[in-house]
Amino acid sequence: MQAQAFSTTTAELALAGGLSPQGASHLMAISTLQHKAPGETLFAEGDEADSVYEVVRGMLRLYKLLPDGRRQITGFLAAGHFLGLAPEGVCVYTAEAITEVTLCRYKRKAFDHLIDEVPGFAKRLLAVASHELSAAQSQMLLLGRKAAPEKVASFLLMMADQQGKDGEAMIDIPMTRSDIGDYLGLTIETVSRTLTKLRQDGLIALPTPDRIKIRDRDQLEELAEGEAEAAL
Amino acid sequence: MQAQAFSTTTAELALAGGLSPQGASHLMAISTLQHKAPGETLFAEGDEADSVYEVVRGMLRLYKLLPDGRRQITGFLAAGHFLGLAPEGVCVYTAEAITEVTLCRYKRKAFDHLIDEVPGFAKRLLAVASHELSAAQSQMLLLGRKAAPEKVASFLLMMADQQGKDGEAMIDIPMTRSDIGDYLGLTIETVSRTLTKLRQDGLIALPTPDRIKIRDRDQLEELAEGEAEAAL
DNA sequence: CGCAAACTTGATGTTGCTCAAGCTAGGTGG
DNA sequence: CCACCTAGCTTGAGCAACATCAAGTTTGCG
Repeated sequence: MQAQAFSTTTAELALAGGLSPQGASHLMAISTLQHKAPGETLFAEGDEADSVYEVVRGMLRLYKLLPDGRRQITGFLAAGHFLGLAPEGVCVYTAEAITEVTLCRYKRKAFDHLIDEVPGFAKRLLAVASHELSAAQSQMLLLGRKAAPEKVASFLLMMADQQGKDGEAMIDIPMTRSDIGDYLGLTIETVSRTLTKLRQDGLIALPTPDRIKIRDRDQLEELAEGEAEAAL
Repeated sequence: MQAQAFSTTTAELALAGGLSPQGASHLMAISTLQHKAPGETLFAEGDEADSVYEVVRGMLRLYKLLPDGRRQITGFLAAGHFLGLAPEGVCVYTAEAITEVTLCRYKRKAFDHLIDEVPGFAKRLLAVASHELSAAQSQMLLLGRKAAPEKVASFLLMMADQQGKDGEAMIDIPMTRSDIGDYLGLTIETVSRTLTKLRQDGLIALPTPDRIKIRDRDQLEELAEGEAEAAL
């Protein structure tokens, strides 16, 4: 059962998908599965970057800190995402488990070798990196120019997308209000108040703090794009 | 926010540097030089991404807009940087010339072909993309968690780095206060007031609006990293 | 010389932060 | 089984940082 679980998981790795059978098997050869409990650190900002990871199950937070403790979460990573492609051999952010997390770990050196050996592999990674860059730019727009309700609405829609929900759907929120605040450049109080307001206005429902139901996706989308007329 | 400029000695183009002579010549074969006057648009958000560019001379601004006109500048690009590696064939930001700009343009299709053909090319692009991603994450920290004086100090140091100035140096500021504000998530008035305050405190001098002299780099660095005790 | 664009400065306003309670739910031990 | 404890969440009151609105100033250019 364990062996079966292993092979199934590995075959589902996004990284392996789209590669030749040989390429995929090379990749598997240098991979090991890892597990982290909530709150555990994968690596910290400034650590030597000796591994590349892919999230198999669960959710991570990536963040940077200022010396006085102010934190900016740069992303929440769900299954299928990579991390550790550090430019200069040094991690530029900290990675921590939010939920129970399963990871596929590749040794950096072997991984680098594969980039040269396996046709199409570098191109694939380039596409992934470009996509992340684009997401980072959208996040800059959010952080620099959106108001609190627009930020929260954007976050909720992002979570819905990530979970493949597209109508009026129930979303799981595995992270705390503190995580959400540090992702959106807000305080926990502002996040909480804004969610309350969205509930009062009928855009969402909040059965529990970690489950949110989207009740009016159209209005939420308008709000997220800054097209809402007033109020809030 | 970008990788520091590559030196563009023999081959003139950063992209060609580090490649085999054959690779470099292939690259040259598909490139054309372009020129833009200040304020001209290279491409706009939503355009089809049919070209990849490298900045040869001058400075560009990249930005995203909200429907109501709010603008977030995601980066200022100086010589040696690329743009146009769009993930889905659609530009995700607008690119405009700030100064007179000279560019090297590569047709997308030919460029993609080279990625497969020239050894080490994809890896090189991957390194560039990783570096930009890292810069984007630093900018998120700035936008989400730094106060106005910290943002402005960070910007000044970034400009100094970009121009290779490392002591107390005179910096050229080719962009307007409006550009700076839209890059830092501030208004022009706040940028102006903050610069005035930095001048009053002796950290900088402002001989003209577009030239700034760094007078106390240490304090500026402390400020940029949020380590300054108080005041401002 | 006059105009326009960019910048600076001042007065006032608002958003979101800080500080301060209370509330809720899940986990633990009696 | 229940009472307690704690971490996380919500709510309220007051405040500060930055935005907005409104003049003025400077500079480059026709």
